[in-house]
Amino acid sequence: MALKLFNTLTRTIEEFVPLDPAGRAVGMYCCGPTVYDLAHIGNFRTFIFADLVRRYLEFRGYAVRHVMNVTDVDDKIIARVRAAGVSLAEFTRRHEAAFLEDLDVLGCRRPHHLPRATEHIEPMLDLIRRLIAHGLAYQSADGSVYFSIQQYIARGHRYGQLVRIRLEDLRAGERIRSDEYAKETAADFALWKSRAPEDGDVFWPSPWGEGRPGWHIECSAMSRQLLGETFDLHLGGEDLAFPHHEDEIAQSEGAMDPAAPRRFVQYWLHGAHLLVEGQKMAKSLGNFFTLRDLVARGYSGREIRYLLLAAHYREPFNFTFEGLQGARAALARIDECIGKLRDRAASQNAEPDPALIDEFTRALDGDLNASAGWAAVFEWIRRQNRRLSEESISPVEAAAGLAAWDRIDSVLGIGARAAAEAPPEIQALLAERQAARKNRDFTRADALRTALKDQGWLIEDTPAGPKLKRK
RNA sequence: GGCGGGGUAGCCAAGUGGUAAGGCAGGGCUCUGCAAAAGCCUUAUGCGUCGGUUCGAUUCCGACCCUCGCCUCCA
Repeated sequence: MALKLFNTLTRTIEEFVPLDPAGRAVGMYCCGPTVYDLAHIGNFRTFIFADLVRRYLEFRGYAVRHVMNVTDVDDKIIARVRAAGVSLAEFTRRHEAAFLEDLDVLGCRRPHHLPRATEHIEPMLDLIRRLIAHGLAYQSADGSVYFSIQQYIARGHRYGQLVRIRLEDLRAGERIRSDEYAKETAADFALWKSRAPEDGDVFWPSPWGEGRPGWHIECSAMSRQLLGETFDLHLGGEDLAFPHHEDEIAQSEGAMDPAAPRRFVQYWLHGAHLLVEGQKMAKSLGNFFTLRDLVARGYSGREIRYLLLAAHYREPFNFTFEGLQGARAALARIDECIGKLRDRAASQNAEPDPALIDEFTRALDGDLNASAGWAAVFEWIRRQNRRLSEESISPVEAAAGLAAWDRIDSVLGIGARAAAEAPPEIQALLAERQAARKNRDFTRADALRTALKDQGWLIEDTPAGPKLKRK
């Protein structure tokens, strides 16, 4: 069995083979946030997808080096900084911190490296120098430096590897921006933007005058620095495939030694977008949600994570509040079963039961089919429940099941909530109710049940006696 | 206009040239003093429409309808 992934570069599902001759180390880059505002749940679908890829590779035994850039300089940021009257660093650090907190809430493992664009100006300048030396970039009259797609193609490179496009088909000129006047060809893109008055104090010196980097260059420069000239995996949302990722390829492959060309990235993975109630998320439609909006409505990070992980990453997914409710119920079912297994296993330890792990692995090996993975989980839950209710499961078997679940959950990352321990006064009320029931004083027993409920504790009368559960 | 995804039960969502995973909701049952909770069982002759290929298609091909996205900052 081997992991297979859909590679946007070839539009086929390919077996994943890392560049590392030892077959162990994996370099993975995911385009991160532009830190000008809170990220929304659509953004987080992509980052949870990246987390799934990383966790699954680790589950499969690979040593992953996970890099996610933080774009902390761009047009929107500069506009916000000016409006807020704070420094660029102050503004972007605040939003970066909020983003990382949100990642934590969603149970995402933090990337090993979170390089900031503003701290990698020098590697970017270096890359631009190389491109100019290779004749692939030019400085325009206004001082900005552009990448020349014509020259790139003339030197035998292919532009349009990720998206089948013909340059003539691009709707050039539909929206002409002031800083694009100086380009030779509409599809050329900025590597270095010359300083403009509205940039305020956001600029850096360069061999081509003061200015700031273009957007695409940061990913090429930082991935090169942290992962090398060529690496295994590059992920992002599907909207980034063109032009952003295409331009990254152009810059990175164009900067390589022409005598020793290599493929910049081996596997490109793109996550599909999130719809909300069947529509694109837009502030004007009132269906625009940040993670914090959902948390404020009482939903937990793991519920949101579960929901966003429920569908296959390459399919558009429809986010609904009904779906979130469903996530809550589904997770409760998992928690319930895991809790019972824990009770049964007591302090036993055992090797993981391979049945669940095998089924789950088969599912995820197929281009990360998380839906099929969940199906394996729930079928296993049903089997466990059946045996628990028959009381035909031994402590060792329960422990083996738990060990298997822990392995699976290292990928899913939802944990399993431990049942809360009730305080003594609550336990006392429960004992009182039991006494009343024994005396067949059901009026009193029911009153105590209601009292407990009002204090947030539900009673579950099981054949083994009553249990308390936090509401 | 160019390019690329989707349309599967009340809702969400996998999947396959051989007769439809899973979750939620619904229904039945077990347990219970009654409930609740929990658990078990159950729920699409059908996979946008119309043609075609085939012994057989939801799965392949063609046309059409609807829908989403990219081509411009965008997860």
